[in-house]
Amino acid sequence: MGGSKIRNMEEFAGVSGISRPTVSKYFNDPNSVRQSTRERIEAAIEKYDYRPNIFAMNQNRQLTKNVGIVVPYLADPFFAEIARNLERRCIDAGFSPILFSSHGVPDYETDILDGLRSLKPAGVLLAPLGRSSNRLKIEEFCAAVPTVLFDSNIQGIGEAFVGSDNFSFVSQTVDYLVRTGEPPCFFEMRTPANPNANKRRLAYLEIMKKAGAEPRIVKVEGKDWSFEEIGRQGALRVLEAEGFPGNTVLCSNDRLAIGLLSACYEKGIRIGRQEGCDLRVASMDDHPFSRFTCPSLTTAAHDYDAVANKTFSTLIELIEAGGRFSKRTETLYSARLVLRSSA
Amino acid sequence: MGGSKIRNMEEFAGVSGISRPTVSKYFNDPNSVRQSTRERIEAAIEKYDYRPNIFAMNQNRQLTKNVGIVVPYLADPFFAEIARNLERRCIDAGFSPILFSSHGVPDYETDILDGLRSLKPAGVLLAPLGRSSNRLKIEEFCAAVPTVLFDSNIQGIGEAFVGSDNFSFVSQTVDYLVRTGEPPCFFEMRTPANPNANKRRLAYLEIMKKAGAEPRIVKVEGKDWSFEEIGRQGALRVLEAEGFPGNTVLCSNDRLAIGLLSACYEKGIRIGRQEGCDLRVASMDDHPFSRFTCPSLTTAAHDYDAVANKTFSTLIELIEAGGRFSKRTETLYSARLVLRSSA
DNA sequence: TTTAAAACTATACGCGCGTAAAGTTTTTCC
DNA sequence: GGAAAAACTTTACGCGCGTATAGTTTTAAA
Repeated sequence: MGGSKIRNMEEFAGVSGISRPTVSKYFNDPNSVRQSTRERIEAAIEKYDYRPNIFAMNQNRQLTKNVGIVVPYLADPFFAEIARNLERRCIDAGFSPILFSSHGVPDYETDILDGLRSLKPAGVLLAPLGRSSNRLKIEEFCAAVPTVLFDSNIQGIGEAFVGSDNFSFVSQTVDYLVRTGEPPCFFEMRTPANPNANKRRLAYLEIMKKAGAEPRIVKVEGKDWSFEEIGRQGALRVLEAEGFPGNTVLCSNDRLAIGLLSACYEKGIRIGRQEGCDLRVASMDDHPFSRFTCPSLTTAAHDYDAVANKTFSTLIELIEAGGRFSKRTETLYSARLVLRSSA
Repeated sequence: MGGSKIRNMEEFAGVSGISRPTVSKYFNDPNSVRQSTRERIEAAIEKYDYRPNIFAMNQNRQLTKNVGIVVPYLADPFFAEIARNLERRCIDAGFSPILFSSHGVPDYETDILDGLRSLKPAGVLLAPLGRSSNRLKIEEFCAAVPTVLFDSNIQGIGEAFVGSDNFSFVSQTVDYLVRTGEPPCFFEMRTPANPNANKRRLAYLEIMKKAGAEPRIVKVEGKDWSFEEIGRQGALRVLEAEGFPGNTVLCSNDRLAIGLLSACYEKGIRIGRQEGCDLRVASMDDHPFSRFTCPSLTTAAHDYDAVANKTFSTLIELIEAGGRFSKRTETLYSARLVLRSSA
């Protein structure tokens, strides 16, 4: 409030009574100066509202305090939530998060990575598009910038991966469905964009085999990120033709399920586990909207917090280790079954 | 591909056969140099994969090519979509968009604006939180940085506002409902975070008065951004008590409506305009998920494209005008009625 | 062809800060 | 109290680029 117009660190050092190199040291790490000096500097910051010039700061640092956060599709509330978690953790740890969305387009993804390099980030948290990603470009990027992959794994790329254990998602839902009724068929896209979808299909096949039940996969067309619409159109087509095999459906993810539920409602198919229902529907992800579907969706929940925490702490370790791990690590979190009304 | 390790603009100027000041000029505006020089420079860029250091560039420019995009709540797909539109337009126009979400927290909003100032952005596109925003801080910010407000208007702040004409949203939905059935009651939060909600209530009162019908407002509790949950809990309470007045409900926004529909489903209330239904429900916003509710939601749609286009073009004009307009302008777009099954 | 305007080159300085080196003061610890 | 260690000050240079100036070349117009 009081004073004003501090033009640079030189002037600020003057009014705060501390030498410029020490002030500089403070801004790079407040803990690196004596407590008493820190207090004097912080008092002066308060008084003169001074902030160092970001551009000048970052120009001469080989590594900035920037952290890139890249998600495949921000209009999906699932990723918006994860991004929010990660953002906050970055800020609390003194980093500057910069958020990007690939919007489902591989070219955007590589453009983002290109742009990110010139920001000299201390590290990057990347949830790649998956199948459609330009593997080479991402590999190149990860070789140049300390990167932790999350949500979507790409074998061998990045210093570490943090995500969910797809097998547990499928096993928990299938087990529950079998225990309380019939084994489910599996509802998914023919060419899923996300590698998790493939893992889930394989898990389904394996688990059904173990249970001695015959796996039945219902594939629907569509290959962009409008999953609800794809699920809806696909389900309508199925319902207008032969219908679902059996009375139980496990969807590959909640967004497809939302579309499926919408189609079923339109066609008068009653969903649920109670008496008088035609179909049980379960799914995976615990999408923020899945508790508001009609009926509310039985699903397998990600451990949001654990994934966000681990992703971030792994990046911090990576940065402190100088940007390289001796061995690439993969951390997977199990699903938590969420029982609602749809199955 | 070919060459390599160009360290700075000096070296790049050397290999491209153009003087450094001209190269610098090119990077600040490719059209400011002769066509032939431009081609030579661009050939060299291609060949040596050179990019100027962002930090050094921005340090000495009084104005950068950065554009801040600030939305109140990114986990709301509505804002995610708008942000996506705006982002793309920025990139296509040669700007660097930087996306921020206030996550519904006023303190985050002011923090974001604080941080944004040090990025020396050419301009900012700001959708404020609304009622809960720190008016003073935003005013201060807008006085310092060329800012166009969108979605949520704050009287007198920012150089321009672009948004939707709330009156038309209400009038179109109410007119339709009255024309095809009964006048609706109005379902909203008691203390809505967003100023649009207030405008919609006022519009409802006025339009009902004109129609000679008695306005009936149903208010529900809750004050954060978890609108679906608020709508759901509120509707459950209403249904467990006296029920809705009349057989028609107009929700203040789609997210509340999603919660309401979920509550109705649970309580066995049949929604729709057909024979045998108990309640008609309409809403406003055309939220990306509103076509997948059960039943699909009759709503009033924003003109996404028009709002994004106008918001962005206004900012461009503002920047070209030197950051100030002689008069603050407000542009409002009318709603487009979207008839679905819920009413 | 002449001529002025436009675009370029060469040179130079400054931006705000990181950071190194050498010397000085303060703190810590026995 | 005296030592070393820690933290500080002073001085100085460099980062990569914006940008101003003056002089030269190219282009477009007459």
